[in-house]
Amino acid sequence: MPSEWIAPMLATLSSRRFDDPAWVFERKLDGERLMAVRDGADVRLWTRNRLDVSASYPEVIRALKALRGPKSWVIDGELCAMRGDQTSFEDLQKRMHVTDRRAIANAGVTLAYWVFDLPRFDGHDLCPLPLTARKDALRDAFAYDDTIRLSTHEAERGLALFHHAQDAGWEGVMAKRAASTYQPGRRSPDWLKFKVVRGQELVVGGWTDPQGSRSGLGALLLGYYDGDVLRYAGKVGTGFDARTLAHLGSLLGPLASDTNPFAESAAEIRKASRSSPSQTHWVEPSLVVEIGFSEWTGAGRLRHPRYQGLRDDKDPREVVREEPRPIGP
DNA sequence: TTCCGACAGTGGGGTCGCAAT
DNA sequence: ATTGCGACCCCACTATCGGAA
Repeated sequence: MPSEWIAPMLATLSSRRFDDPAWVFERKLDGERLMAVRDGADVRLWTRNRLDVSASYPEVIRALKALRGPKSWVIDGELCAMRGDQTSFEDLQKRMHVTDRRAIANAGVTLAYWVFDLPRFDGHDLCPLPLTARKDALRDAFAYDDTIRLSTHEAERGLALFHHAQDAGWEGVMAKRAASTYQPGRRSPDWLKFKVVRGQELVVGGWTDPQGSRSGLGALLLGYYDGDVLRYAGKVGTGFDARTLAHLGSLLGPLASDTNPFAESAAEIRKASRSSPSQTHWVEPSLVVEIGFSEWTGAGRLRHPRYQGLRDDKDPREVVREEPRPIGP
Protein backbone atom coordinates (compact mmCIF):
# COMPACT_ATOMS: atom_id res chain seq x y z
CA MET A 1 0.00 0.00 0.00
CA PRO A 2 1.51 3.34 -1.04
CA SER A 3 1.98 5.97 1.61
CA GLU A 4 -0.41 8.84 1.29
CA TRP A 5 0.91 12.29 0.53
CA ILE A 6 -0.59 15.13 2.51
CA ALA A 7 0.05 18.71 1.47
CA PRO A 8 1.61 20.76 4.26
CA MET A 9 -0.37 23.62 5.75
CA LEU A 10 1.22 26.96 4.82
CA ALA A 11 1.64 30.17 6.78
CA THR A 12 0.98 33.80 5.92
CA LEU A 13 3.74 36.40 6.21
CA SER A 14 2.98 38.97 8.90
CA SER A 15 4.58 42.29 9.71
CA ARG A 16 2.53 42.71 12.86
CA ARG A 17 4.04 41.01 15.93
CA PHE A 18 1.87 40.50 18.99
CA ASP A 19 1.21 38.77 22.28
CA ASP A 20 -2.05 36.85 22.49
CA PRO A 21 -3.28 34.18 24.90
CA ALA A 22 -5.18 32.53 22.04
CA TRP A 23 -1.94 31.92 20.11
CA VAL A 24 1.20 29.84 20.56
CA PHE A 25 4.67 30.70 19.25
CA GLU A 26 7.62 28.60 18.15
CA ARG A 27 11.01 28.92 16.49
CA LYS A 28 10.94 29.28 12.71
CA LEU A 29 13.57 26.89 11.45
CA ASP A 30 15.60 27.42 8.28
CA GLY A 31 15.55 24.10 6.44
CA GLU A 32 13.40 22.01 4.14
CA ARG A 33 9.72 21.49 4.89
CA LEU A 34 9.07 17.77 4.87
CA MET A 35 6.11 15.55 5.69
CA ALA A 36 7.09 12.21 7.20
CA VAL A 37 4.61 9.46 6.34
CA ARG A 38 4.56 6.01 7.91
CA ASP A 39 2.40 3.24 6.53
CA GLY A 40 3.40 0.02 8.25
CA ALA A 41 7.00 -0.73 7.34
CA ASP A 42 6.97 1.98 4.68
CA VAL A 43 8.39 5.33 5.84
CA ARG A 44 8.89 8.23 3.45
CA LEU A 45 9.77 11.89 3.42
CA TRP A 46 7.85 14.17 1.05
CA THR A 47 8.63 17.71 -0.06
CA ARG A 48 6.06 20.47 -0.45
CA ASN A 49 6.04 19.74 -4.16
CA ARG A 50 5.20 16.12 -3.70
CA LEU A 51 8.65 14.70 -4.32
CA ASP A 52 9.78 11.62 -2.42
CA VAL A 53 13.21 12.52 -1.02
CA SER A 54 13.57 9.56 1.33
CA ALA A 55 16.69 8.33 -0.48
CA SER A 56 18.53 11.56 0.32
CA TYR A 57 18.12 11.31 4.07
CA PRO A 58 18.67 7.67 5.11
CA GLU A 59 19.61 8.50 8.71
CA VAL A 60 16.31 10.33 9.17
CA ILE A 61 14.35 7.45 7.66
CA ARG A 62 16.20 5.09 10.01
CA ALA A 63 15.38 7.24 13.03
CA LEU A 64 11.71 7.51 12.00
CA LYS A 65 11.48 3.75 11.59
CA ALA A 66 12.96 3.30 15.04
CA LEU A 67 10.20 5.35 16.68
CA ARG A 68 8.12 3.08 18.88
CA GLY A 69 4.36 3.16 18.89
CA PRO A 70 1.73 2.94 16.16
CA LYS A 71 2.94 2.20 12.63
CA SER A 72 0.69 4.64 10.84
CA TRP A 73 1.06 8.38 11.01
CA VAL A 74 1.85 11.64 9.20
CA ILE A 75 4.23 14.06 10.90
CA ASP A 76 4.85 17.65 9.78
CA GLY A 77 8.31 19.09 10.36
CA GLU A 78 11.37 20.93 9.10
CA LEU A 79 14.58 19.15 8.17
CA CYS A 80 17.64 21.20 9.13
CA ALA A 81 21.41 20.89 8.95
CA MET A 82 22.69 21.75 12.39
CA ARG A 83 25.90 23.45 13.52
CA GLY A 84 25.45 23.42 17.24
CA ASP A 85 22.24 25.29 17.90
CA GLN A 86 22.37 27.12 14.57
CA THR A 87 20.77 25.86 11.37
CA SER A 88 22.72 26.01 8.09
CA PHE A 89 20.67 25.99 4.92
CA GLU A 90 23.84 25.90 2.85
CA ASP A 91 24.92 22.71 4.60
CA LEU A 92 21.52 21.20 3.97
CA GLN A 93 21.82 21.98 0.26
CA LYS A 94 24.92 19.77 0.15
CA ARG A 95 22.57 16.88 0.92
CA MET A 96 19.59 17.72 -1.28
CA HIS A 97 19.42 15.58 -4.45
CA VAL A 98 22.31 13.46 -3.20
CA THR A 99 21.50 9.78 -2.86
CA ASP A 100 24.90 8.11 -3.18
CA ARG A 101 25.82 6.58 0.21
CA ARG A 102 29.48 7.57 0.03
CA ALA A 103 28.69 11.11 -1.06
CA ILE A 104 26.24 11.37 1.83
CA ALA A 105 28.88 10.25 4.31
CA ASN A 106 31.50 12.56 2.83
CA ALA A 107 29.23 15.60 3.13
CA GLY A 108 29.63 15.45 6.91
CA VAL A 109 26.32 17.16 7.56
CA THR A 110 24.43 16.66 10.83
CA LEU A 111 20.69 16.54 10.24
CA ALA A 112 17.86 17.17 12.66
CA TYR A 113 14.21 16.69 11.72
CA TRP A 114 12.28 19.14 13.89
CA VAL A 115 8.67 18.02 14.18
CA PHE A 116 5.82 20.36 15.10
CA ASP A 117 2.51 18.86 14.00
CA LEU A 118 0.69 15.55 13.64
CA PRO A 119 -2.07 15.54 10.99
CA ARG A 120 -2.62 11.76 11.17
CA PHE A 121 -1.93 9.25 13.91
CA ASP A 122 -2.73 5.56 14.28
CA GLY A 123 -5.39 5.65 11.59
CA HIS A 124 -7.06 8.76 12.96
CA ASP A 125 -7.41 12.08 11.16
CA LEU A 126 -6.23 14.68 13.69
CA CYS A 127 -6.67 17.64 11.32
CA PRO A 128 -10.02 18.68 12.84
CA LEU A 129 -8.50 18.80 16.34
CA PRO A 130 -7.24 22.06 17.80
CA LEU A 131 -3.52 22.69 17.28
CA THR A 132 -2.71 22.32 20.96
CA ALA A 133 -4.38 18.91 21.05
CA ARG A 134 -2.32 17.78 18.05
CA LYS A 135 0.82 19.13 19.69
CA ASP A 136 0.01 17.27 22.93
CA ALA A 137 -0.49 14.10 20.93
CA LEU A 138 2.81 14.62 19.09
CA ARG A 139 4.68 15.25 22.34
CA ASP A 140 3.31 12.08 23.91
CA ALA A 141 3.52 9.88 20.82
CA PHE A 142 7.26 9.38 20.60
CA ALA A 143 10.54 9.47 22.48
CA TYR A 144 12.75 12.08 20.81
CA ASP A 145 16.51 12.11 20.25
CA ASP A 146 19.11 14.12 18.34
CA THR A 147 17.83 13.21 14.89
CA ILE A 148 14.10 13.51 15.52
CA ARG A 149 13.53 16.57 17.70
CA LEU A 150 10.34 18.02 19.08
CA SER A 151 9.93 21.71 18.25
CA THR A 152 8.58 23.21 21.46
CA HIS A 153 6.24 26.18 21.65
CA GLU A 154 5.42 28.95 24.04
CA ALA A 155 1.98 30.28 24.91
CA GLU A 156 0.97 33.92 24.51
CA ARG A 157 4.37 35.66 24.51
CA GLY A 158 5.08 36.27 20.84
CA LEU A 159 6.92 39.56 21.22
CA ALA A 160 9.48 38.24 23.67
CA LEU A 161 10.14 35.21 21.50
CA PHE A 162 10.54 37.40 18.42
CA HIS A 163 13.09 39.57 20.20
CA HIS A 164 14.91 36.45 21.24
CA ALA A 165 14.84 35.29 17.62
CA GLN A 166 16.52 38.54 16.56
CA ASP A 167 19.26 38.12 19.16
CA ALA A 168 19.79 34.40 18.66
CA GLY A 169 20.10 34.52 14.88
CA TRP A 170 16.92 32.58 14.23
CA GLU A 171 15.10 32.87 10.93
CA GLY A 172 12.04 34.08 12.79
CA VAL A 173 9.04 32.95 14.80
CA MET A 174 5.92 31.06 13.80
CA ALA A 175 2.66 32.24 15.37
CA LYS A 176 -0.17 29.73 15.39
CA ARG A 177 -3.72 30.06 16.62
CA ALA A 178 -4.03 27.56 19.46
CA ALA A 179 -7.52 26.42 18.47
CA SER A 180 -6.83 26.13 14.74
CA THR A 181 -7.37 22.99 12.68
CA TYR A 182 -4.76 21.55 10.31
CA GLN A 183 -5.60 22.78 6.80
CA PRO A 184 -3.56 20.76 4.25
CA GLY A 185 -2.19 22.76 1.33
CA ARG A 186 -3.84 25.96 2.48
CA ARG A 187 -2.05 29.23 3.20
CA SER A 188 -3.96 30.01 6.32
CA PRO A 189 -4.10 33.14 8.48
CA ASP A 190 -4.12 30.80 11.47
CA TRP A 191 -0.38 30.34 10.94
CA LEU A 192 1.73 33.49 10.68
CA LYS A 193 5.42 34.03 9.97
CA PHE A 194 7.27 36.67 11.99
CA LYS A 195 10.48 36.80 9.99
CA VAL A 196 13.65 38.45 11.23
CA VAL A 197 14.64 40.90 8.50
CA ARG A 198 18.11 42.43 8.38
CA GLY A 199 18.86 45.63 6.56
CA GLN A 200 21.68 47.84 5.43
CA GLU A 201 22.60 50.40 2.79
CA LEU A 202 24.41 49.26 -0.34
CA VAL A 203 25.93 51.02 -3.34
CA VAL A 204 24.54 50.47 -6.83
CA GLY A 205 27.33 49.50 -9.24
CA GLY A 206 25.22 48.47 -12.19
CA TRP A 207 22.02 46.93 -13.45
CA THR A 208 20.75 44.14 -15.67
CA ASP A 209 18.28 44.33 -18.55
CA PRO A 210 14.66 43.44 -17.88
CA GLN A 211 13.15 40.16 -19.12
CA GLY A 212 9.68 39.37 -20.40
CA SER A 213 7.02 41.85 -19.38
CA ARG A 214 9.34 43.65 -16.97
CA SER A 215 10.12 47.27 -17.78
CA GLY A 216 12.96 49.57 -16.76
CA LEU A 217 15.50 47.15 -15.36
CA GLY A 218 15.85 43.59 -14.14
CA ALA A 219 18.01 43.88 -11.06
CA LEU A 220 20.47 46.24 -9.39
CA LEU A 221 24.08 45.10 -8.86
CA LEU A 222 25.07 45.92 -5.29
CA GLY A 223 28.31 46.46 -3.41
CA TYR A 224 29.94 47.91 -0.30
CA TYR A 225 33.31 49.49 0.36
CA ASP A 226 36.09 47.43 1.86
CA GLY A 227 38.83 50.02 2.22
CA ASP A 228 39.17 51.51 -1.24
CA VAL A 229 37.58 48.70 -3.21
CA LEU A 230 33.93 48.11 -3.94
CA ARG A 231 33.03 44.52 -3.10
CA TYR A 232 30.23 42.84 -5.02
CA ALA A 233 27.37 41.79 -2.70
CA GLY A 234 24.86 40.33 -5.15
CA LYS A 235 21.77 41.68 -6.88
CA VAL A 236 18.31 42.80 -5.92
CA GLY A 237 15.43 42.30 -8.34
CA THR A 238 12.32 42.70 -6.27
CA GLY A 239 10.64 45.24 -4.05
CA PHE A 240 9.95 47.88 -6.70
CA ASP A 241 6.72 48.66 -8.49
CA ALA A 242 6.47 49.91 -12.09
CA ARG A 243 6.82 53.53 -11.05
CA THR A 244 9.96 52.89 -8.99
CA LEU A 245 11.48 50.89 -11.83
CA ALA A 246 10.97 53.80 -14.18
CA HIS A 247 12.41 56.25 -11.67
CA LEU A 248 15.50 54.13 -11.00
CA GLY A 249 16.00 53.70 -14.73
CA SER A 250 16.01 57.44 -15.23
CA LEU A 251 18.56 57.87 -12.44
CA LEU A 252 20.88 55.13 -13.66
CA GLY A 253 20.95 56.03 -17.33
CA PRO A 254 23.09 59.16 -16.91
CA LEU A 255 25.44 57.32 -14.55
CA ALA A 256 26.24 54.58 -17.08
CA SER A 257 29.93 53.81 -17.43
CA ASP A 258 32.19 51.49 -19.39
CA THR A 259 34.16 50.61 -16.29
CA ASN A 260 33.29 47.81 -13.89
CA PRO A 261 33.36 49.54 -10.49
CA PHE A 262 33.63 46.30 -8.50
CA ALA A 263 36.80 44.61 -7.30
CA GLU A 264 35.50 41.36 -8.74
CA SER A 265 35.89 40.70 -12.44
CA ALA A 266 32.96 40.99 -14.83
CA ALA A 267 33.27 37.26 -15.50
CA GLU A 268 33.00 36.51 -11.80
CA ILE A 269 29.93 38.69 -11.43
CA ARG A 270 28.31 37.25 -14.53
CA LYS A 271 29.05 33.71 -13.41
CA ALA A 272 27.18 34.34 -10.20
CA SER A 273 24.20 35.54 -12.21
CA ARG A 274 24.33 32.86 -14.90
CA SER A 275 20.59 32.33 -14.61
CA SER A 276 19.83 35.55 -16.42
CA PRO A 277 21.19 35.90 -19.93
CA SER A 278 20.43 39.60 -19.73
CA GLN A 279 23.20 42.05 -20.29
CA THR A 280 24.80 43.89 -17.41
CA HIS A 281 25.55 47.60 -17.38
CA TRP A 282 27.99 49.40 -15.08
CA VAL A 283 27.42 52.76 -13.40
CA GLU A 284 29.45 55.25 -11.43
CA PRO A 285 29.01 54.07 -7.84
CA SER A 286 27.12 57.08 -6.51
CA LEU A 287 23.62 55.77 -5.73
CA VAL A 288 22.88 54.32 -2.28
CA VAL A 289 19.88 52.09 -1.63
CA GLU A 290 18.39 50.46 1.46
CA ILE A 291 18.14 46.68 1.16
CA GLY A 292 16.27 44.19 3.33
CA PHE A 293 17.60 40.64 3.42
CA SER A 294 17.66 37.54 5.57
CA GLU A 295 21.40 36.90 5.94
CA TRP A 296 24.83 36.98 4.28
CA THR A 297 25.69 33.77 2.48
CA GLY A 298 29.01 31.99 2.86
CA ALA A 299 30.08 33.51 -0.46
CA GLY A 300 29.40 37.03 0.81
CA ARG A 301 26.13 37.60 -1.03
CA LEU A 302 22.75 38.80 0.19
CA ARG A 303 20.16 36.09 0.71
CA HIS A 304 16.52 36.96 -0.05
CA PRO A 305 17.31 40.59 -0.98
CA ARG A 306 14.58 43.15 -1.58
CA TYR A 307 14.72 46.82 -2.45
CA GLN A 308 13.40 49.13 0.26
CA GLY A 309 14.18 52.58 -1.04
CA LEU A 310 16.73 55.22 -2.01
CA ARG A 311 19.12 56.72 0.54
CA ASP A 312 20.05 60.00 -1.06
CA ASP A 313 21.39 61.25 2.27
CA LYS A 314 24.23 58.73 2.26
CA ASP A 315 27.76 59.13 0.89
CA PRO A 316 28.54 55.93 -1.01
CA ARG A 317 32.07 55.88 0.39
CA GLU A 318 30.61 55.41 3.85
CA VAL A 319 28.78 52.24 2.86
CA VAL A 320 30.51 49.26 4.44
CA ARG A 321 29.40 45.79 5.38
CA GLU A 322 27.76 46.07 8.76
CA GLU A 323 27.05 43.60 11.49
CA PRO A 324 23.61 42.18 10.69
CA ARG A 325 21.17 44.81 11.88
CA PRO A 326 17.60 43.66 12.55
CA ILE A 327 14.95 46.03 11.27
CA GLY A 328 11.38 46.39 12.45
CA PRO A 329 9.87 45.91 15.92
C1' DT B 1 -18.68 46.96 -1.40
C1' DT B 2 -14.18 45.63 0.23
C1' DC B 3 -10.84 42.33 1.21
C1' DC B 4 -8.31 38.04 0.92
C1' DG B 5 -6.32 34.01 -1.08
C1' DA B 6 -4.59 31.90 -5.25
C1' DC B 7 -1.87 32.34 -9.34
C1' DA B 8 1.25 34.04 -12.62
C1' DG B 9 5.28 36.53 -13.49
C1' DT B 10 9.64 38.72 -12.39
C1' DG B 11 13.59 38.87 -9.65
C1' DG B 12 17.42 36.75 -5.91
C1' DG B 13 21.50 32.79 -3.76
C1' DG B 14 22.97 28.16 -3.70
C1' DT B 15 23.60 23.13 -4.63
C1' DC B 16 23.74 18.97 -7.33
C1' DG B 17 23.36 16.08 -11.57
C1' DC B 18 24.03 15.65 -16.28
C1' DA B 19 24.91 16.70 -21.04
C1' DA B 20 27.70 19.31 -24.01
C1' DT B 21 32.04 21.17 -24.81
C1' DA C 1 38.20 18.36 -16.86
C1' DT C 2 35.36 22.26 -17.33
C1' DT C 3 31.20 24.67 -18.40
C1' DG C 4 26.44 25.56 -18.96
C1' DC C 5 21.89 24.56 -17.85
C1' DG C 6 17.82 22.62 -15.56
C1' DA C 7 15.73 21.26 -11.36
C1' DC C 8 15.30 21.60 -6.99
C1' DC C 9 15.46 24.00 -2.25
C1' DC C 10 14.95 28.53 0.14
C1' DC C 11 12.58 32.74 -1.03
C1' DA C 12 10.43 38.59 -1.84
C1' DC C 13 7.51 41.12 -4.20
C1' DT C 14 3.90 43.21 -7.73
C1' DA C 15 -0.18 42.82 -10.32
C1' DT C 16 -4.48 40.65 -11.25
C1' DC C 17 -8.74 38.27 -10.57
C1' DG C 18 -12.60 35.88 -8.60
C1' DG C 19 -15.01 34.62 -4.66
C1' DA C 20 -15.68 35.17 0.26
C1' DA C 21 -16.97 38.24 3.82
